[in-house]
Amino acid sequence: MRSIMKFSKIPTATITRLSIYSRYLEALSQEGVKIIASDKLAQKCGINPAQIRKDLAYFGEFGIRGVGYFVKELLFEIKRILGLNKTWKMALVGIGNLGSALLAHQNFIRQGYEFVAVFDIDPAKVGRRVPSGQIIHSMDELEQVVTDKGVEIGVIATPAAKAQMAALRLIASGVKAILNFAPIQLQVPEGMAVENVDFTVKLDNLAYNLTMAEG
Amino acid sequence: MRSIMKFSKIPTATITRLSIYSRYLEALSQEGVKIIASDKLAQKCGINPAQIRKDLAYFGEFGIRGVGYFVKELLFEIKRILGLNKTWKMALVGIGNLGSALLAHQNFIRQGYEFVAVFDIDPAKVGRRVPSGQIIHSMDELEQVVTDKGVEIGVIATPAAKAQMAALRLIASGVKAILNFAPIQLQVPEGMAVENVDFTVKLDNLAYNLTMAEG
DNA sequence: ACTTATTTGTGCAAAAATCCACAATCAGTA
DNA sequence: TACTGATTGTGGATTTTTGCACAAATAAGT
Repeated sequence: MRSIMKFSKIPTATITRLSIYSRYLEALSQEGVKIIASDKLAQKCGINPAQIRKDLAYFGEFGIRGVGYFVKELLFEIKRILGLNKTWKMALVGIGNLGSALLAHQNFIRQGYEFVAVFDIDPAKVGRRVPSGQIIHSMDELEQVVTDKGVEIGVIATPAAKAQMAALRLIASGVKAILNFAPIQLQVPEGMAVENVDFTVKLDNLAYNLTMAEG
Repeated sequence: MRSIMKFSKIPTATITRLSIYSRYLEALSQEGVKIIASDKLAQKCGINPAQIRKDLAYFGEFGIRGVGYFVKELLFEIKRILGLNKTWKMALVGIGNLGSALLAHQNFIRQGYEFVAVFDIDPAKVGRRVPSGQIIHSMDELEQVVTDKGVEIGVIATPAAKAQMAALRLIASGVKAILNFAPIQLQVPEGMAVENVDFTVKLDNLAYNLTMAEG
């Protein structure tokens, strides 16, 4: 009942904000803070407090009027909503500088994600073990390994020219979501979830802001 | 003020899309394509064609009815709008895995951005030269170097715990825009331009989508 | 039990963003 | 010159998102 009905109408922005809330709640939890009000959380996140309450209202009532939210409880609920009450299996394609950085960051990724397979096209890298322990597979093995290990999320850290092909092969192997670091708009079938992480676009935004501010 | 007034009404999403258009126009230009229609460009970018035309309409009339847009001309105009007709000076704080990856990517960053200074807190790294040539400065030198070199954009690639301090020191040294890779919402004075690059948030979005899709 | 001080949850209005539909315009051709 | 086919530029309707403002609810104090 809770699932299908209203959920397609929930803004992407809401989900993004939930993720940000969860990050702060995690910090608060570790600091030992028991209760937080939407005003306080809003200030920390740079968001309107009503927005926070409305975001949460899509999914239920988690607060106590006159008091606020129990930090641990709200964190648990948000994680449940986001689907972080399990560990998602990821595959990484492209072990260049960026890919290596991602693997190194792996320990810092909040609980909920795990690289279960890594791939590179460079024969010199294939067979070697990355610092986080995984053995680098050849691209030839992609379909096999991704299928066998039940990879759910594909992470593309290849050059732009190789990204589309990597995406198609991941999708053909059963991956349903892709995190794309290559500076290109992937062409994927309807219903595939794709998120782009693209700092050149962000830089352009900054350049525009600076230009406007001066001129 | 008049130009700010006029331009401040332009959606951030529009600027982001302009950046994406410019990327494709660049590719088209290199392929030798002379003319492109909004329909074609829209398809490539996964965007509504009317949206493209409206985005451009904020800044002028760049197309020819019945024909389309001259690729090189439109690219030039968009770059001018974004402020990419100059080279922006950037400073990088934090030369860990991610920072190193960014420096290595430097050659791939589209013309318009340059790291003129890099900093790290680790004494073992200070004084060493990164592969792209810059010498790693101590954090003690940050204010001095950033000011002297006229850095315009600060790039933060430190752990979350060090990011806020790095931001404040960059700002105090005259930086007007920050590209933040640390998973934290920076608290900055009014009017500062901050863009966050945060793949954990994107991952959470994917996890949510997958969870919803399954029910 | 009643009052007070809070803070949530939410109806609704305002603002923003998107997209449709078509008039306006242009190149090519007869 | 007039006609045809194509594509832009844009008014305005539609959809989406945001945020105000207040009723509803709660804890604590008297």
